[in-house]
Amino acid sequence: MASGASKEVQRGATSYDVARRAGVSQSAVSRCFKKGASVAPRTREKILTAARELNYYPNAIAQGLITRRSNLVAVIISNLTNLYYPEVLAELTQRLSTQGIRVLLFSLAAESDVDEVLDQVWRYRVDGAIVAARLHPDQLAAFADRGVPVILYNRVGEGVPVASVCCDSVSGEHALVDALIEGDHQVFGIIAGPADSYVGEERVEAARSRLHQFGRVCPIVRGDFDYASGGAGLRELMQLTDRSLDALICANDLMAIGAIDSARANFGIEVPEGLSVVGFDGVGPATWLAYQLTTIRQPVRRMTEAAVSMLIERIERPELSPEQRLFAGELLQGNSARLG
Amino acid sequence: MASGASKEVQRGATSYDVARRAGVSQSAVSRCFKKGASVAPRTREKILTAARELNYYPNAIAQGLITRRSNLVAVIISNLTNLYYPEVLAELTQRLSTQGIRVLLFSLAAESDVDEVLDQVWRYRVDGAIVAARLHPDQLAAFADRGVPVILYNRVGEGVPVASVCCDSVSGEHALVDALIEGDHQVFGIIAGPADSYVGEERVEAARSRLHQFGRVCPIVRGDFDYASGGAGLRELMQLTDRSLDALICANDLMAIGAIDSARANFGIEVPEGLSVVGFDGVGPATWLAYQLTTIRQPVRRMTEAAVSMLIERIERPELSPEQRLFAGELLQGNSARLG
DNA sequence: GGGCTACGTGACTTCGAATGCAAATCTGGG
DNA sequence: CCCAGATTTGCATTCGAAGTCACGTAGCCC
Repeated sequence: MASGASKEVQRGATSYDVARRAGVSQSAVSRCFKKGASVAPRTREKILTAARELNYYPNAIAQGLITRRSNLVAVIISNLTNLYYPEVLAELTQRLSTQGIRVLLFSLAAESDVDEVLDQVWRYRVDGAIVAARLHPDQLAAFADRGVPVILYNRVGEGVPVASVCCDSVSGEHALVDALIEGDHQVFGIIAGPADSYVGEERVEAARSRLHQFGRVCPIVRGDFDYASGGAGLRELMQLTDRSLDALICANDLMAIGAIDSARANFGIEVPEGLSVVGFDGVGPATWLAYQLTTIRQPVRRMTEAAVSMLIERIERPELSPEQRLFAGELLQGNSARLG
Repeated sequence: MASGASKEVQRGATSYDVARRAGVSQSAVSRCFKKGASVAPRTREKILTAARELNYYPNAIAQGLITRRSNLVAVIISNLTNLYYPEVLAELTQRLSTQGIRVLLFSLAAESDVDEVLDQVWRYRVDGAIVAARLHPDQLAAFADRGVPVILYNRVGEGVPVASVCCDSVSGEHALVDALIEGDHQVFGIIAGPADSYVGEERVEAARSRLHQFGRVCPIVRGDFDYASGGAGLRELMQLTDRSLDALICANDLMAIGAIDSARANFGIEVPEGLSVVGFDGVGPATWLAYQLTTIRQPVRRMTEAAVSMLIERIERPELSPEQRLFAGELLQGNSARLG
């Protein structure tokens, strides 16, 4: 049994306990744990010793109540199983943690859960939020009304101006389309994301319009950002193009991978010899030997860093304008698309 | 400008604000938001109306302070980028959320960060913790000392008895080895995980001893649970076995996938014709057409459900014994191993 | 109508730390 | 040795909701 001074340890020592043991007032203890406070070295020593002996840790809940700063940030992510978001989430928590901020995680099973999640967000008086989920303008407005700064991740406020961090879909898709055009491809096809995905629509529109500039029109089918959608989309496009498809643009890597696998296994088509496939995101599997995807890698580190610093700025100065930061992705020249 | 009654909305209305507006006492408001409290229907109506008008949400921080229940659970995960954990994390947050509990997420960049993380865990007075990271016995003891229930995920307390939820490595590896033996394989090899991984060591030991029962001994090389380790491990084993390796057991799916890709791309070996490969976990990519891995799928839903319910039980009755629950994985008969 | 129960309600205290302000202590100079 | 000025320190209050207790009121029965 490692439990020592039972009661106090069990319930968690308070600043009063420490104060009593060190023979000082509670205020002194409080000051001792605050950065720029004035405490005599001798006193500080006594207090820190007592605190250590009692295993004292300031109660963040009580601190939050009195200071009106919870040091909590809500991170709201709709589809954690997306392959792309775990990396983002890990980066975010670690970066926030070095800034003394904790993450209250909310993962949405369905769109409809948003309101329940927001209910909890308000209750916990979070200092800010980072959102990678679709929010209704009213919901965004609620953040503004309450003075809770928000940073949108890879999406922008629809109608409402909200600070955001995004990877540039337009330049990314342009680079991909240009590479495919250079590679002298003839029949293009696009697998889009779900209609309610902001980046999905943006990427597809960027690709479509760029192709249009080159005088190409091409069929677009809808997928769901998942592996199966890649194969299904490919099948559809093969029908629509009489099997003449030779360049496939997917709204994300996972569908691109699904399409490649399906091309090989179900259609007996070699990639990139018989079909070029490009994706978007730069997830881990994109670089696997089986795929070596040509894609746009999102600069996750720079993006998360920006999200965190923008959020912290706005927590400190809520009047800051809703800046939108756009990051260029990096063209990953893989081996899933023929070159020019 | 959607912001209405500025000040109160901006700072967040309190129960006093609601009380004043409804013409009742603060106690009444408090009761009104508590489940089994006695409030006259007429009063309740008045209060709820006032609350709605003021956009009142009870301050969870203040509630936490007075009730000594934060309704927060710490989830500590070491390597979120593991492919396997995001699914676990999503399940956990959603399940906890339906129980009225919020997740305080901690993601470790390095082992050494554990103490800093625990510091924060103590400060926030979490009601419990779910841990998928390596903790020192002392650190586990700290939880016990503070009366904070912990559930370990896919690991057990080293020396200390701690409640845990695990996927049975032994039966899983036995099933895999048995399948390989049936398939009449001759030269086995194992790619282990990092030495500090509990499940890694357990799986490898289970496989090794089962092979031993069949009179087989085989080389074991160490990997890092990542994609690159699969290829590297395969290369090593090929040398060690004079290229006669025909059955490869990997401590997780990701290494198995890496090994398959490497076998095909670097050694020109077909899988499963020239080499059988098995993994463990049942992550998403395991079922991709390129791999169709023969592996053990962990019953994530049942495991997370158990973790959550065990944790909640222990939050309510801390005296409960440190039960260890073991779940059998399901053999996923893929196409990466020759059958008998 | 008196007395009883039962429910509803409000005053007050509590949780644990932060902080404005006043008191106490220390410092050094004269 | 005393006093001005600078540090330290403690007292008292505050944050927002929960819960105890005691009082008020309505309903009911005899």
